[in-house]
Amino acid sequence: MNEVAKRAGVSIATVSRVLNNSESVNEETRLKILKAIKELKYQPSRVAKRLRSKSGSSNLLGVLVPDIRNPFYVDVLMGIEDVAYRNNYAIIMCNFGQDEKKEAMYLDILESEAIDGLIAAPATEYDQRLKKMVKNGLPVVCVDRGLKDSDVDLVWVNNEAGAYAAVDHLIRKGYKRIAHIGGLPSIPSSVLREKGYRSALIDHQILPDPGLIRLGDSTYESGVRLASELLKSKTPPDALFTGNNLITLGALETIHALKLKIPEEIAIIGFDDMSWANSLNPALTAVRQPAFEIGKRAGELLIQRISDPKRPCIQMTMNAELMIRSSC
Amino acid sequence: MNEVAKRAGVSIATVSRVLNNSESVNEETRLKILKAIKELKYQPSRVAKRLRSKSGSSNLLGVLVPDIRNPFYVDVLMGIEDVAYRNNYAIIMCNFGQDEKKEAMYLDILESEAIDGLIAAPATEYDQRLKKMVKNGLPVVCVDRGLKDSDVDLVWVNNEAGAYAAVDHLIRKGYKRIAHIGGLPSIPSSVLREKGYRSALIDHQILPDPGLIRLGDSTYESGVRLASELLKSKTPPDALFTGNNLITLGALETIHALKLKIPEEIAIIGFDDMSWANSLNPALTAVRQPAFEIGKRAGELLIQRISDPKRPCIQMTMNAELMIRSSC
DNA sequence: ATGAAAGCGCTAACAT
DNA sequence: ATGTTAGCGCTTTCAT
Repeated sequence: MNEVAKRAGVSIATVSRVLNNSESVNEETRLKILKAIKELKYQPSRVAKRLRSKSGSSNLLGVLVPDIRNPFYVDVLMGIEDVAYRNNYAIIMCNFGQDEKKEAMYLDILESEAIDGLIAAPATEYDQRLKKMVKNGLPVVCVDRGLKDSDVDLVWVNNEAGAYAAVDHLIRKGYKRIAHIGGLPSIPSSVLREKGYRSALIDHQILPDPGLIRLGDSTYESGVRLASELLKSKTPPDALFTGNNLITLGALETIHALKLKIPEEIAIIGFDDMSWANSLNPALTAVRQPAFEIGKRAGELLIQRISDPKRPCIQMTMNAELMIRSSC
Repeated sequence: MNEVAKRAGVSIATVSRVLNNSESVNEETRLKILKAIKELKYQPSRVAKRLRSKSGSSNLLGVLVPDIRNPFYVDVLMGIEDVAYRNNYAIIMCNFGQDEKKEAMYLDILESEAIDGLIAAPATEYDQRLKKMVKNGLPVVCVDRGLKDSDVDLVWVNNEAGAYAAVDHLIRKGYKRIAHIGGLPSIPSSVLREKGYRSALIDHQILPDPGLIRLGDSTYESGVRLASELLKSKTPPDALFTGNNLITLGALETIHALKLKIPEEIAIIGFDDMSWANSLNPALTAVRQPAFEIGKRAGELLIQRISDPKRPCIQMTMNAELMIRSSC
């Protein structure tokens, strides 16, 4: 920057001004400076800028997700990245593997990096560390999972309605013994989805059978294991409603290993669609969250909030759509 | 930091010293400072540190990947993240979607962020922008794809041998008309995999049939489309060797849409395994790249290189293992 | 319209 | 063993 100033015969202050195309700068000197910048291939240091101007212009965002292996989150990430890139924001990726300790450490790092804002799917609704950061003024928008009693935007889907639609569909198709493999109860969406499952049953005068409900830890392995328990029992279900992407895939592994026919011997609907649902055999019926859109909206909300920190909080609930294909 | 110094009754220099646990600091004052840090919940600014000490200790890494939707890259990313996290490095994620312009802009950002090092799967082997950064002294390790005439470490698999093994297996199983759906010829691994495919055919006295080789753009859609062209032709193949994860999934969609039986009517082996290969029906036979391991090794090499910039370059070629399951 | 200078939070000589 | 101080590259008053 010094060199640019020298070459253009001005002070660094003026260079800074044209860089932030702010205030009044003589068109002539502006051109001179621009030329010098080109010639020297000068690139401003985002680090120095960040250090200087405490907030709102450091062009750095944090993204905190529980499991990047879950295709849902990679699509959300893609949505975020799309708007971040367009707005010249870089992204620090924090994958905490649903480990609260790791999450806390990442939050420390993010704070220490002086990010402008954060998009997070927190481990729980009661995340103290995160709530404190919000209170301290960090712009945060949550995706997929909210943050109780905190001033944050939230973009998610109607989990309960989505689950309800899936189970309702199963019932109307004539399935009687519909099992549910859920995720960690500490994750809000797990609870909501189970609730939708129960409501649908009850609305059809079916008493939820505790033996048909298994809660795991939201992983692929839990899907494999719990589906196996369910399907090998004396009174196995005739349909499965699985609580997320990874669980669905795990359950599918078990179903195929047991050589069960879908949907004749066992129907299955998963929460979370996958872009390659048609590559499964049979094509998977699933509750689709508009993941890319969720990420995109979250990104937009965050950028808004950064420039206007006191705008009231918004909760965007998107529709979870049942994509009926062949697995039920 | 100022406050910590005040509270502990020392100068900020001493605080800095215990923070970097360097040099000789009186144990007594050390304890005092540590106590003050605890009490004030002081967290050092990584930004200021980065600004100050030009290189090697900013604790920031860049990761540049072509397509985060490809499960292979997310596993690589997990491997990188694993070692980065352990070493207190944050990661700036750059997903360039095989778009060279976007890649160049991300490289600009990374440079401007003063990263300590970069792990990249560059768009092409001839990436000028990246080569310049290497020349300028940025520690870089490449994954999956190399960088011609440049001083970088490289971690990848033996693509040609992996492809060869897959096609060889197909031939031994008795398949006669083995088609190949490849990826972008500008990507080195695409070329290498096609080469392996051809070698295997030739070694078995089969003349590669140009009509059975289709090159796309490495996407899911290309898999759908090219598989459709191949399978609907007058003289369709009896086996498919697909060039990457996404292509495989796309081809699978077409196969199922056409209600072709695997492997009786059409066998398929994909390059790139997936953690849920068993969830496909039938379970997919695939050439497995140890993706997590690749990421981990790359991360380790990068950290080494950061602390010792002149250590000679290493090329780590891992084995691509044929995972025989039921699709051929 | 432009320049001078202070300072963001830290590290690394150099002094003591 | 510890303190003083000069920057790192930028933004932003305050002068001019």
